[in-house]
Amino acid sequence: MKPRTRRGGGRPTIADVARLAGVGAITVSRALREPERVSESLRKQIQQAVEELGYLPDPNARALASARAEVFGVLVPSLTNNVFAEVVRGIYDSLSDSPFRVQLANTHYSGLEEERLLQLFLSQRPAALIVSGIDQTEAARRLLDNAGCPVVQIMEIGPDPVDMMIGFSHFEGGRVATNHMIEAGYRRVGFLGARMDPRSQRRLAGYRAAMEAAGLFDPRLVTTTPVLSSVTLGRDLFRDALAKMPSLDGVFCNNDDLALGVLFECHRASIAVPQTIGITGFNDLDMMQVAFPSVTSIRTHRYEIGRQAVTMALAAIGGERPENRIKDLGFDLKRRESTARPADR
Amino acid sequence: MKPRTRRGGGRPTIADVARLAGVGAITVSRALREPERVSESLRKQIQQAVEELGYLPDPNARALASARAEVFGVLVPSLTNNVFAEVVRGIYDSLSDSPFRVQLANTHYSGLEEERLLQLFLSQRPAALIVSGIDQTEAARRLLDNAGCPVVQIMEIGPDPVDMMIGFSHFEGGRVATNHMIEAGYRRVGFLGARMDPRSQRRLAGYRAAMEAAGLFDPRLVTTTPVLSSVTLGRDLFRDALAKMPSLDGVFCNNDDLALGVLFECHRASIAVPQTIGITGFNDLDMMQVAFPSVTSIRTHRYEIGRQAVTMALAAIGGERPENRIKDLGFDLKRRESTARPADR
DNA sequence: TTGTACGCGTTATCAA
DNA sequence: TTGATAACGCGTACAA
Repeated sequence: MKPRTRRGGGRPTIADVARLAGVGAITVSRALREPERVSESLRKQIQQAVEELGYLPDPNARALASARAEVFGVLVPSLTNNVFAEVVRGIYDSLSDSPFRVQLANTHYSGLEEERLLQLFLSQRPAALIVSGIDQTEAARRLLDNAGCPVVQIMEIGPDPVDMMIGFSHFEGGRVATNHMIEAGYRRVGFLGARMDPRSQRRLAGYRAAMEAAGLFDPRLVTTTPVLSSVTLGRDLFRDALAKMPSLDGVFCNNDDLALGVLFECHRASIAVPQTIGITGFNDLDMMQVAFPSVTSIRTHRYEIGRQAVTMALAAIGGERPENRIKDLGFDLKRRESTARPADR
Repeated sequence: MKPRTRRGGGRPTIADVARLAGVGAITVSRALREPERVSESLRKQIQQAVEELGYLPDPNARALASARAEVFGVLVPSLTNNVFAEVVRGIYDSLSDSPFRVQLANTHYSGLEEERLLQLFLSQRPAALIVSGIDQTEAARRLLDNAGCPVVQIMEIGPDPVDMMIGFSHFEGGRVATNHMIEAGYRRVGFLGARMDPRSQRRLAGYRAAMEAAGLFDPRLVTTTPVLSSVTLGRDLFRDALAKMPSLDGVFCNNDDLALGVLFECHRASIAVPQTIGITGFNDLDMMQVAFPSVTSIRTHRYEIGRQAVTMALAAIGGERPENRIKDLGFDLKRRESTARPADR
């Protein structure tokens, strides 16, 4: 019972290359992965044979034989949220010239989905794992602890990393944004929050800390919803907040989408910004500096987070174990017209 | 020379399941892939053994043995552009309950990158391929023709599909948007375009056709740039257009980002919208209907395009060959305040 | 309906 | 530095 046709469809294999180059298959394999361990002359012959045949290694066979896939597993809570879209772009860009592929999945802000996907990913023995946030479920945490590969938690930092972390403090972001509004002269500053995932909660905590420190906190100033964030929602939340507390003189928005909704509603209702209402957003989307009036926001470095998460993982794969497993990329407060309240008011 | 340790790290394999269930390995394999071809009793035993061991099939071994990976290759020109982010989300959502994984890559609007990535993808023998647009390079086109799997071209439709297509006519979109402005009473309607990829070019062609049909076309009305689109750029292009042609009374923007930039600039410069300048965008982002004034736009069904692209590919994988290989999902003109010019002007 | 033998393309191991 | 051999875990082909 001899093999009839090659099942693979006739693509050149490593054996073909080896034959053409007049060497053993394993030498071809080595020449491709660890060129320095193969003599110069053979390396050249092999290189030529590879090009002549247009040989491409089969990633599946490679993964099977080495029990390790050249894959980065990436878990994010949303694909359309611009913040995560940019993180993902950073990851892809950093990996495009490496042999590693990206395996991306959307957890839809669900810990259980994250767990399920993690299990799925792990079945491929990824080279590294990048997960969002620090609030994994217990089961997910266990999976990560035993992943057997570098793990990077992104977007946030906290005291107890699985392995490595890169991000910034959302609590501090909320505190700084709120303090800025207080310093700018606003007193009845509301908090507008959508979806209220863990990072939103921490921004809210930062807001509350700042307000309490100034003796200005009032629970009626806080308006939140579990609904997904959108510009439309920003408008609605703002209306609710205003109805609840007509003396509101500013809002710190959980993110820029909401802030934009507030801005548009102010235009529509002829509410003067920043005179009557001050607005601060979060993330600093491109458009915030072009808006009229331009909108104060907290600039976060999400593309860079994606890039450096990859850098850290790559280093760990290479055997380096950095002293500093937690990287705080911080954020920048961008002061703009929407909180530039005239002093003489 | 007996096998010492399992290289794989001790995960249960199909053989372990077979042993525990007291059947042959191939029966386990079948029970998992074609349950109807295995007797009820064995199926139950196997199912139990699978759960007891926590067995998960190794996708790499599976791909190697079957010469076909359970992977959808997806090529998009941008990850952060909201339009493609939603397409991608639709694809992921539709595939999340299937055995198929997604292999996503970013072509950065480059035909050459697309070619390179296509080659990379093909080396994995994907189950299907989803590519953006219809303007592949010749080499890419050849690769697609010989892909040996269903291919879906998305976002656009055209006369000569590789295999299947789903999208809409960008030319018609441009034409309808422009006609609407003409009918609303605008005469010196400018075109603002960024990046000018093939789809943007076709929208421009649609704009031109509409303007020429009305005897209103003037090349000086067209302002474009190869630069990536952004809200900031919308403002800048608008300023340029106005400087070039102060009598401008409307703009059709290649996309909503630009339209928003125009809107903000009008606020800043105290230009009345829609009285002095009318604005129409493209894609109809959520925020367009909340903006003040709300902005007329062409609503495109990108999430649905992602979903249905998967549906079509899945059907083809299942052996169905639909009569209709080209699916036009169309678009909707959303008339809003930004083009509601008072009749008595 | 179920099982046996073998091959998929590559890498790990060990010897030369 | 190079090579022979044996896995890696699964599916295909064919026989029972």
